[in-house]
Amino acid sequence: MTRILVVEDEPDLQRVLDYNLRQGGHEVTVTRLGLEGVKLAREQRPDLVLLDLMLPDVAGTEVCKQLKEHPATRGTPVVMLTAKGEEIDRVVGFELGADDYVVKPFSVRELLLRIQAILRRGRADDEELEPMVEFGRLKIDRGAHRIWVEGVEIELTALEFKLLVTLYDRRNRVQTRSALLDDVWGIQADITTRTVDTHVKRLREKLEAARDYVETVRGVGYRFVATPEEAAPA
Amino acid sequence: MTRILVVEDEPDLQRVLDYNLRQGGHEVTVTRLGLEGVKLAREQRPDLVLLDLMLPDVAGTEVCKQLKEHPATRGTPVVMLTAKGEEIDRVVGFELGADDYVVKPFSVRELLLRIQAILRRGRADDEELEPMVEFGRLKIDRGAHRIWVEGVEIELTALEFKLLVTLYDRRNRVQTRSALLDDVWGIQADITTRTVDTHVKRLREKLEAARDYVETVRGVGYRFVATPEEAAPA
DNA sequence: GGGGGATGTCACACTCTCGTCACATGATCG
DNA sequence: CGATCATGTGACGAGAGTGTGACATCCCCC
Repeated sequence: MTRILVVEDEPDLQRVLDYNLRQGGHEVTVTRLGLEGVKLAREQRPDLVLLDLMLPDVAGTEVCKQLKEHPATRGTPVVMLTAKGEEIDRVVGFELGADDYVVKPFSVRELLLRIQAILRRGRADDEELEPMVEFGRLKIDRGAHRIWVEGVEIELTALEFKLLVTLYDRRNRVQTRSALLDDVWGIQADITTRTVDTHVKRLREKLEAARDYVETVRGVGYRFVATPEEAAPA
Repeated sequence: MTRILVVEDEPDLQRVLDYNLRQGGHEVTVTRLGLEGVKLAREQRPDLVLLDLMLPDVAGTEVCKQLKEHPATRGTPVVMLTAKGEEIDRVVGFELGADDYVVKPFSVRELLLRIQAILRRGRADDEELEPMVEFGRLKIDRGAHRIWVEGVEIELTALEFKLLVTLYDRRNRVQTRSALLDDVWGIQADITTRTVDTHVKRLREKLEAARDYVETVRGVGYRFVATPEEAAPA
């Protein structure tokens, strides 16, 4: 049984999330106020916090910061709900340390799936599986937003990190540029698909020795591949 | 070209949706009755169903449930249209399995964005159903866009891959050149049917040991056969 | 207010793909 | 056995798809 705290002021969304998370076997607490959220989080120690960026009383960023500052709630994963154009970079970046974010408008079903994924990771944490993913010469710490290539830490921007993780999560499957735009930039980003190319290029530059993990599939999109040089058939 | 089934009884909304979806390049079928919608969905296999929660004959939730129960329509994404205060909670998420919902009154632009996003993702889900196909000496990974012949990976262009998969999906049935043009190249084929020959040739070249899977049926077209060696002459 | 990093966009070069043609080969039928 | 049509093959040029560097803009931090 996992406990989830939802900090969200839209009644419709409140109901949908509440109902479905309960249906999924979680214990749910809902509040519409940020400060109340911080207080509840400290008292109840939920396993995950769903946090709207835009709240009636205080900014979601502030809530997130307070959660990450207080020892009781520091380890709790936070998923932010953001509108387009809001300060996504700060949210996911090192400053606030949210574990994931979803850009509004989003598919509710997708959000629920994502929450489950994060909770799975969390549980794995308790055992001995990895919140830290190691993959050949690449190591990813999703929580801390850090990566290493052959043991050397590489600094990525928030976008680059999100792009890498998105590719990694669907590894061995081609991702079209539009699919990447949806997942990384959000569904209502009116952005050229060429932008993806540019960021892939920047990502590869920084990955250096691990650049071959990101493969181009001409005419289709990009693919994160398990074994760059040696195409190992199962 | 994607097909969208609209189940909606308000004439005004019908018109707006029909117009805008067509404008967005979709093929649209409209019905005002839920049961009719279920029937149409099974017959036409649309790529997405837009479903009003409040219908004259049966509840939208019931329609949704039936769609998700029947194997022919289980994989089809459903977007629910609801009024504020209607039982949104049960609709989305995992109980009824609708992929997303929109609350009336909604912005058409937002609805279109959601539909596009779901369609992009929906295709990916289809691939997930059977990601890896093994067939004699041939192995196809649709999700990754990769194939192996006797364990060795073969690089195909996007077109060649699509041609192979199309032939495979209709295996043991002859495909005329124009049928292949429609399925692989798209409806707007101002292309010589001879082009098919050339690409079949290129495909065979790359398939090497597996080249005999693609059979020529003289005077008709091509066929992907199960058992290359025993091509029984009539 | 200035500096610097992050991000989106554009233009250009280059590679590869793909459609088409011309010709070779092979099959079918009288 | 030859005529004729269907298919296989190779070559070529146009065009699309992609990588790359440069630039403008925005925002944060000092």
